[in-house]
Amino acid sequence: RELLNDSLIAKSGHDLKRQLQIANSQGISINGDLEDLLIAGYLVNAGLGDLELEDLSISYIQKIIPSWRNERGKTFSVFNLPPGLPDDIIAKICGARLEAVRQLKPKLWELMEKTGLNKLYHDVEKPLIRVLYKMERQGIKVEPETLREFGRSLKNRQSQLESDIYSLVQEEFNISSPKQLGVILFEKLGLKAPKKTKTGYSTDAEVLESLYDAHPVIPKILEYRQNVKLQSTYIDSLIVLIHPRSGRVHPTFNQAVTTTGRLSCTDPNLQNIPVRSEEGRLIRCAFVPPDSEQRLFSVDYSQIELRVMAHFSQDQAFKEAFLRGEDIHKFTAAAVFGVPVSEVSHEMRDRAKAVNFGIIYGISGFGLARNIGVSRKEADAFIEAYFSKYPGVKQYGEELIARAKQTGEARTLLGRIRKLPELSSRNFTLRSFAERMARNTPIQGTAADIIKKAMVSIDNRLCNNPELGKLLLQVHDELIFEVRGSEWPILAKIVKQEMESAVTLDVPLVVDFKLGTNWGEMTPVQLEG
DNA sequence: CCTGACTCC
DNA sequence: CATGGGAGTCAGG
Repeated sequence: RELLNDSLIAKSGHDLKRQLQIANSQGISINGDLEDLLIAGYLVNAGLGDLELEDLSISYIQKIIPSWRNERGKTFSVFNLPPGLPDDIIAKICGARLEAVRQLKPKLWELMEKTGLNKLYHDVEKPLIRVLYKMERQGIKVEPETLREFGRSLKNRQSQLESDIYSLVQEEFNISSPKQLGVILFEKLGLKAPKKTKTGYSTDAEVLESLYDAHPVIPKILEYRQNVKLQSTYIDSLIVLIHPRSGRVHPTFNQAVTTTGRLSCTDPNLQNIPVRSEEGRLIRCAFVPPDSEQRLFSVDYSQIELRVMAHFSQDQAFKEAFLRGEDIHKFTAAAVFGVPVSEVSHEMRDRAKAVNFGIIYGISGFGLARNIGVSRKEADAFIEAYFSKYPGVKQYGEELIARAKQTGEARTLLGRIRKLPELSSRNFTLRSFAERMARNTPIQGTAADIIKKAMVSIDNRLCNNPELGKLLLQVHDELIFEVRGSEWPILAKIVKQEMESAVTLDVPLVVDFKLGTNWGEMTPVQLEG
């Protein structure tokens, strides 16, 4: 315990955030530098897939760590070994793991050094481990009764929809089975199947929306599906995850999953709680601050990915739009459609927005056409007009791919690496995927770098003064805090300062604030002056 | 255990 | 020739 507490002694291990949680549950705090092989392995090769100690050991020191397996050959996690396992076996497994840590550490640190990842590790990922640990331990309060009540109304609607659907198709079947639904729609009712999957007819939302008016059962099926999803994922499962003592859900933020450097979130995934649909948004209303004095406070980066693209591409027009504080989608629409900004219609803006996002993802005319519901030819024309207005963006995309082909990897602003060996594949599809990743990863990944760096700085500002507010969640371009309602402007100033100056780009970084008594009803707020 | 469906940025 | 990036969870099969 003394050693673990000693802040002058660095701690090496694998998945140290987990170790912090386990130690904390035993009333032990672990201080000192964290040298985490999981994070190092992730930075060295994020695309590797499994980064368990066993996997790193095979890849980097060519050693197999002994493990205990069940009858079917499945390995037990060391954190969940079967009860009654003899001590000498446990000792053998743990000893081998410790030895693997000892040998892996210099290997991985050397690889980080060689590939220029040291700074990213030390300045961002390492301090972020403790930030995420605190967020997980803090959790966010959820009102189970709000969820249950919404669940009851969903259940009623559900039975209504079921009987409507059965009577419309004159048959009872499992609406949740895409296989059975396909047979009903495309054989019994004789609707024309617009596309197929590997295993049969596709019945996804895109297909059903294209058939919206073709039969009165279609809208009911769409609503049924939305209902089932809300009920199973966002009501039933969420209630189970409320901790009985804290009244909160305590998600796990995974720092070593995504290929681009983003975080991911599980148990529950609070990065995909519904927000777009009115019904779905009701789920958010169950997420609340701990008492009536406090509020939830959200701060999100405005258009961070497009700003990153403006910076990297150095496109004059694109940069100017942000420097002048324009609405970027409106500005793009005006440029592409050749009208003044004041005459841009909603539809023009929506289409320009789709092109802006499409560009980030490595768009094709085909994909854009499908997305905004125009012909392939029209979509091609949009893209051409876009590139003629933003020639720097076009050139940047081409340069990115050329550069990535030379090095076999894509890099972000802070030097995060994604290996892309498929860039030299002779298979067109594989190569095209890699090319889109080469375009997208520097943008998505740089945005991830920026918010991670901001989280670390914010934590530094708040840690000596926890009454200012508590960071609860990160949703890719957004941070959510608990704050004493009357004091949100103090928190806002700190968070704004740290988020907007996390890095310096050639265009400004801008954040927006929202405040509310629950996560579903947040109102935009601004600092005075 | 995989697939296809839905949810998010 | 196939066709926008990154995730997680669920039910069905």
